[in-house]
Amino acid sequence: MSTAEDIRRAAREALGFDELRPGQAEAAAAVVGGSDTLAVMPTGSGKSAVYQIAAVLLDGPTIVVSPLVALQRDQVEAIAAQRSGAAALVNATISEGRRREAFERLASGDLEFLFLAPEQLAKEETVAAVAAARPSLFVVDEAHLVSSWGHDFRPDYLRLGGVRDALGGPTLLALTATAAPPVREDILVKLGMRDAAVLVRGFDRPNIHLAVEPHHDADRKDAALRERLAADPGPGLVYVPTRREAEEIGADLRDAGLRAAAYHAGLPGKERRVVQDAFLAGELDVVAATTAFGMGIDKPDVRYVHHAAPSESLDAYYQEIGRAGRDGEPARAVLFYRQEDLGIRRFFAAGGKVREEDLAEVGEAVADHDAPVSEGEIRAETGLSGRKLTQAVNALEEADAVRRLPHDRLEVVDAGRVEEAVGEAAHDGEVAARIERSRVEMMRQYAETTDCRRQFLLNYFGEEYERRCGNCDNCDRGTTTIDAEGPFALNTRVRHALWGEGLVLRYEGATMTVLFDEVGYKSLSVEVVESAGLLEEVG
DNA sequence: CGTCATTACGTTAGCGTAATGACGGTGCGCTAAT
Repeated sequence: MSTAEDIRRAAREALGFDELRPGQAEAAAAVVGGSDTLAVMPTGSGKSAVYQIAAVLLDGPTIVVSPLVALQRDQVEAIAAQRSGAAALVNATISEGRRREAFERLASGDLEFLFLAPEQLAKEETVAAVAAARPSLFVVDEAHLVSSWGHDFRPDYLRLGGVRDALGGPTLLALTATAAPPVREDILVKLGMRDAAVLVRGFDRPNIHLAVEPHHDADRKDAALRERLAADPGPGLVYVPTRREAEEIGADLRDAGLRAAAYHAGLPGKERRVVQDAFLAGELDVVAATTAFGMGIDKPDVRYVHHAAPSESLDAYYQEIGRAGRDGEPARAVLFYRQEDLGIRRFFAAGGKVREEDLAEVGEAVADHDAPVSEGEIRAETGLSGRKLTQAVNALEEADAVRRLPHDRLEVVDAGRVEEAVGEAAHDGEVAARIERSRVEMMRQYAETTDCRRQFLLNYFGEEYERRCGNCDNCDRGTTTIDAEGPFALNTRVRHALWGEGLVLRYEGATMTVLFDEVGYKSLSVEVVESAGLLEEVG
């Protein structure tokens, strides 16, 4: 019997789906065929169906790594409503007894799905308990977080590739709703995915009207934003860069008579739940939120997602505005833009950067010990702050200079090449910081382009889209151009003498955008590229 | 990198401007007190 037929039947019988959406069947088929798979599909397109179908067709349980405990609960409940198998979750709030019970059920084959946060899999005994059940499928949900959170915020994301090996090498399925080419590459590398099938489906959200409102004066921008929010019938979201601004806008809109609330990670857990539930229930017109709000929010009738300031990248921006108009009805996304607001993004983009002397100091301090040494001791010896030390250790670990052992102990991988590895770690950090900065730069270009914004976004994600969308402010104004062409086809790999290899993403007027592996996004003059032969195609 | 609050200064009494420094986002798991 063919896999395609198996997949259709599994979808019908286990999930009750008559039809699969684009990409679901292909991704499931790749996984069932034993191929590591990266599936990039918009939220609401049924990403979880991919692993549920595959789980039915594969012997052995499915382990799902999911970033938020609240999200795990929703996922387990959703599965309970279907017939694809029993599901459980293990996290810090689960008692020892129930935890043991979950692993016993997993080992006995009674459990098809186990949901965990990456931190759980940092513990050896947990990995051993999971490995004993011989899982057939290892799923990393919200996989772009490997790239954006792994460096210093939640470093356990970076160890998931090793965890997969420790679990006996089950097939790895990475899922995300947004990922520009460098993020995809980062996911594949960091998770150690080999010969992976990469499926990208359905990025365009044609019903969302895209617009940017440029401002010079901060007070005027604030006033314009508030006017807009007061006049725009919701429900809607407005993303703000700081907790303080979330509170201020929330309060101002309440004063203006709206049902408005603020949401950020500094609020008590109970209040966060109340706001989220009220928004989902349609009891709020607008929520003013930091990036803390949104993951797992699947409300179909959000009519707008506005931004008080640019996001850290177009990946983040697109993810956020993608929460509008899931029902397919018209929705709006307005970015209230001041150049100065990019400052905080540049600050955060440079945030993970570690100084080379700190790397060297930590590397040498660990190497000076003959036996594994605790992080606390290294902290005392180097005098570095906890955060700086963690960042340095993570960077050294990524460069394979230092190894983390159980019980929070460190040792050098190869005492003879500590210096070399420190150099590598510093170089890796510089490359990462350069690319981060260039991602902020792309956010700026999106905000300042006079060309079709949808084309800009889709090109950024590596999709060819050579027409005017007719549903953005620039198309409305008629400033968009069409048929921008240049010497290389889109998505051609090219080489630059100084910047190395890269990918041709876009032509706009007289300039072209190339994404270089080591220096990030760069804009070049098409004329100069052509006359000076700056780029050559890579065979 | 930009904003905001605080402090310092200079000129001449209550106040304006300039310099300085702190701060800014995302969550897991764990522990202790209730």
